[in-house]
Amino acid sequence: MWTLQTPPSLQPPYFPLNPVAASYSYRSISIAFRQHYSTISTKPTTFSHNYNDSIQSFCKKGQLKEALQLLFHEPNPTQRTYELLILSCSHNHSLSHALTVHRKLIDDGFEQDPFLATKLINMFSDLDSIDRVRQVFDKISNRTIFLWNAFFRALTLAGHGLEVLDFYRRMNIPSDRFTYTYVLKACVASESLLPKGKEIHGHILRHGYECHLHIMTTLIDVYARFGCVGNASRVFREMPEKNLVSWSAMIACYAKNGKPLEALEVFREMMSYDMLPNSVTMVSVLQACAALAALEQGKLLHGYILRKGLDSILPVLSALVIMYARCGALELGRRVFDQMSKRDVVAWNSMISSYGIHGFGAKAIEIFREMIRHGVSPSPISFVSVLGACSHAGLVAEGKQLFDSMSKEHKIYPSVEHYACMVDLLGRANQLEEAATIIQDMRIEPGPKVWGSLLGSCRIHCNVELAERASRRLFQLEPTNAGNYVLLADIYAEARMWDEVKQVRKLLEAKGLRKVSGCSWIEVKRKIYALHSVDEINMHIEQSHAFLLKLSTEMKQNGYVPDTRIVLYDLEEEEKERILLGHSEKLAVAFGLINSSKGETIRISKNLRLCEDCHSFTKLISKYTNREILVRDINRFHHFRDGVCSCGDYW
DNA sequence: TTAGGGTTAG
Repeated sequence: MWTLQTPPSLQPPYFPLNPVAASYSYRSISIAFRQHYSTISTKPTTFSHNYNDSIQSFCKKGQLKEALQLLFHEPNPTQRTYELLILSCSHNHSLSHALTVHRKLIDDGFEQDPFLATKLINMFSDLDSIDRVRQVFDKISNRTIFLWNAFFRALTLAGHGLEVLDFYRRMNIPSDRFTYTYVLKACVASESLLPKGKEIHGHILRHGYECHLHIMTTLIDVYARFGCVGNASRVFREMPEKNLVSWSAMIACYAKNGKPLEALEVFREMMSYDMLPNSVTMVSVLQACAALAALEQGKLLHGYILRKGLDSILPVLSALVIMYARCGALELGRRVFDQMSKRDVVAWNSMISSYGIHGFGAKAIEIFREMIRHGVSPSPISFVSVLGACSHAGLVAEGKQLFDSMSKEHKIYPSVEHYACMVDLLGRANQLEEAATIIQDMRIEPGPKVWGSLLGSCRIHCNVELAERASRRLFQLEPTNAGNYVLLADIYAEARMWDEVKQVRKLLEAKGLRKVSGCSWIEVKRKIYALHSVDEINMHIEQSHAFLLKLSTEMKQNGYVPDTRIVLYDLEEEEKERILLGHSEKLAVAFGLINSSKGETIRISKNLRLCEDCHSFTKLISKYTNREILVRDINRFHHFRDGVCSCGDYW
């Protein structure tokens, strides 16, 4: 045992915690300690005082400042003491304290300790200080697998996935099962890394980890993020073992990649194995219901959420708000929102965007302002939501004012998404030149979203010249996005420029691209049906098609004039009309009318934007059949009642 | 010592 005497010149509390000021002082203190202890006897005595225990105890109680003060009175801090100090710095989220601990740890000769270096890497990663993570890693000569894994985790979290892959290639010790989860996640850093992800998938199989649940779940997630639903599904199906997390990952994969029906199918399958969903599963399943406008399914899920007590979990509640709003039951979504005991920015954003897609721009702005009054700071997504709401409602002046306030009042600097909203807002309102000027004056590189918004507006207002300008840029930026070519062809077709339409179609074919086919979903008696524009096999479609032909004839007698301008082929009028009648949303309307009782509201969801002909057709149908018809397209809601649409023909 | 799935927009 040591006899410990506090040096007389260093009575606590003394230690400055400012890292810059501290760097000199601590070194002096260290020297003072060494000099002091060189003079005292090493002979054990009966009296002892262990500061290590006290420091550790302070750390465990979260009293970091007190722990640090004692640290400078302890001549031999142990590895455990430093471990707890490092953890405590992470919990306190204090970079200045972290730097103090790091310096003292070096002074005490622990710089080469791989265990503490691993902890330091985790700490600096938690404190978003990636440069210090690199510093710690560089210093260590004996790099353990723990150290490598912590380093990979930190780099991936900081968005430096490419660097992870580079280090992974140069790693001089064997990977373990943890390494693969980090390295796989690193591949998500860039779209171009899919081949790398597949290569690592190969390494995993070669090392016999094909049955490892954590790694396989990460693989499902990584393939999902690349949009490779087939690969994700194969990994999932070929696994001998599944648990709630892997089932949930597969459901989320489908829900996120435009396959909501498949998401519900996997959910049903999961339930058939008596695997009970948790809040994470529920969020994905609610998203799938929202995508399908499957209100009855959604209500069943809400019942389950209440029974299982999942109704205090914020993400679940936000997902419920969105689900109801996207199923056309905005008021039910509002009720969930009103009953929330606390609301984070995501909950507020959910309500803002819900009003937005229903065309209630002023209401969306009101909720946005209420959020600020409640002391919740808007996020970048709040602005995307509220600007989008302005756009749908044609609130140009309000949108401009909000866009202005972003940087001035909220210190949020516009990203491409915000510029895309502004271009959309102005473009829809036929202020195309001003929209083009916004792009010209942008301080950041206008990405495909911005040019896409301009092209979309050119489509609404049939501006060929500007459309050609926007599409030239878009074809460079997104050479494989078929939607852009189709939009330009639409514009040419409307302008009766058939040679140009042919050229664009040839370009599309030469690139081997295919137009995304239209698909509408409708729920009938809690069962969801998908109707595709080109589906000729499905019996439901045939029945609906026959009914549609009959309806169309009757509608023509009541003033319906098919809008054949949007057909991309130079055909006879009759042929064009036939093509128009094959649109998935018309088939879904007919299917809904056949399979529901009088007075029942028809709810349809569509994967693309509603076309002009379907819009005017559905308006007339709602009057002719005296039905309310809700159609949600990729952008917003259309509430058809008595021959009028809630969008006011502005979409 | 370390790891897997979920919220809002476009």
